[in-house]
Amino acid sequence: MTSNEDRKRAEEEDRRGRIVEAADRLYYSRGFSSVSMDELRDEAGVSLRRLYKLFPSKDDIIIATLRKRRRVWAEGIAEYVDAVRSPRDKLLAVYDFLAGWFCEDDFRGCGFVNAFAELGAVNTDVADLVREHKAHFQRDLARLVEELGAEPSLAAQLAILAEGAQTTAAVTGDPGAAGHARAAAATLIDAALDVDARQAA
Amino acid sequence: MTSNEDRKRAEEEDRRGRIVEAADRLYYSRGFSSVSMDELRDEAGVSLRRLYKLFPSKDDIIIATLRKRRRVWAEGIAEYVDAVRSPRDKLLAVYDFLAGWFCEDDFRGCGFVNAFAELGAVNTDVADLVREHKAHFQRDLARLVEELGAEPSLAAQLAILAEGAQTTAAVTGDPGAAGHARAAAATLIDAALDVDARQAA
DNA sequence: GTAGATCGAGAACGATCGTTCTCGGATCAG
DNA sequence: CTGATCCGAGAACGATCGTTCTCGATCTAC
Repeated sequence: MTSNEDRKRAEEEDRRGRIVEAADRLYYSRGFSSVSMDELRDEAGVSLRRLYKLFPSKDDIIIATLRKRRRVWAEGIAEYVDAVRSPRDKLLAVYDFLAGWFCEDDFRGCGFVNAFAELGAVNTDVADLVREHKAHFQRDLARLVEELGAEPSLAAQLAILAEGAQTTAAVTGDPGAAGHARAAAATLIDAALDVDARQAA
Repeated sequence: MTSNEDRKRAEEEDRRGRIVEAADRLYYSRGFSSVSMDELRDEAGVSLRRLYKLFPSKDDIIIATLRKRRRVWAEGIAEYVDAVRSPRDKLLAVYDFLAGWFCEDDFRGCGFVNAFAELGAVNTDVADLVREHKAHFQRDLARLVEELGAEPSLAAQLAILAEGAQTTAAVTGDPGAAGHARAAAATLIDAALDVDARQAA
């Protein structure tokens, strides 16, 4: 009996996952308000009834897609950052991750920034989630910058580069923005270390 | 008779301007799809009938607001860039302009990026206009970088900084992003000039 | 002054949206 | 097998949207 309930729970979780994936595909590629629930139902291959049983409202699905996207971002970044040793390489790995992402054919900028632009002013939950995500990213950079032994403002500069690369790549369609951001980051890192060394002397 | 027609033409242009200003206020602060034509009518203080006589559709108003915003951006940038002499100062003036903008209480990021995020995938005219605007900005930077005598890739890096500063300031609400971007820009400019000087030697 | 154009206010229209409800069939427990 | 429960397909609902139309008032030209 319990195993039966477990199976149901797993099935439900599986379907939730498929719905969120379908929703993210549609929302990310076309925006939130231009995708109807009917369209999401078709893409996810579930009935409207089940859709609303698993997610009480469209806003809940939107939040779920952003949460999923947050996990995917964290894993993607970690894959690149954990692959190298030095704090400097780890910081630069961020832009290597971006370079790979920008080359995907469905790339359309930062999903969080897009969500913030479209819904941030009218949906507090979305705005908060986006703010949290960006703050988390900046904290990650700040930690690496601290390990590197550079001033904290370097982290803010590197975050701005990553942010600008995403927007630039999205609008111009040129994945090369990642390379430019990486080169700029390397210059800034080295300059920050030079300054620190000079101040120590 | 002709003067009468001129007066009418001027009145019409005046009203078009007020409508675009009202629309830009609403669209920029809350997004495009969440502002109805009824709301715009109230904000602009005109009748729905006149609204549709002056602009055949909501999409036309959206495009008009973006065109207006493009002019305002160009004038704002020029005000800062033209005030200083050297190419280096002119490049840095861009971030001073951003710093002032970020401090306005209604600042909510780059209106073009927001438009691209919300409508770019479903409205070709919007996407094209945003792309054009960003390309124009990058050309302006490239011209200054050339005057400076640095490699062209510096312009791409500076554009990414400006882009990232806007997004970061919008999401975090911290106007300090402009200062960080400016400091990074100064470092990148000086590094580029050092490299060029070293290569020339 | 008056016919005709023009206008504002807002009702009306048709489409679309998010959400709920209906109903006939499948599923499951006992 | 049987009664109850759950489900999918899609109709239905109420709200909202972009857009057009109505109608009575106002203005204009002569």
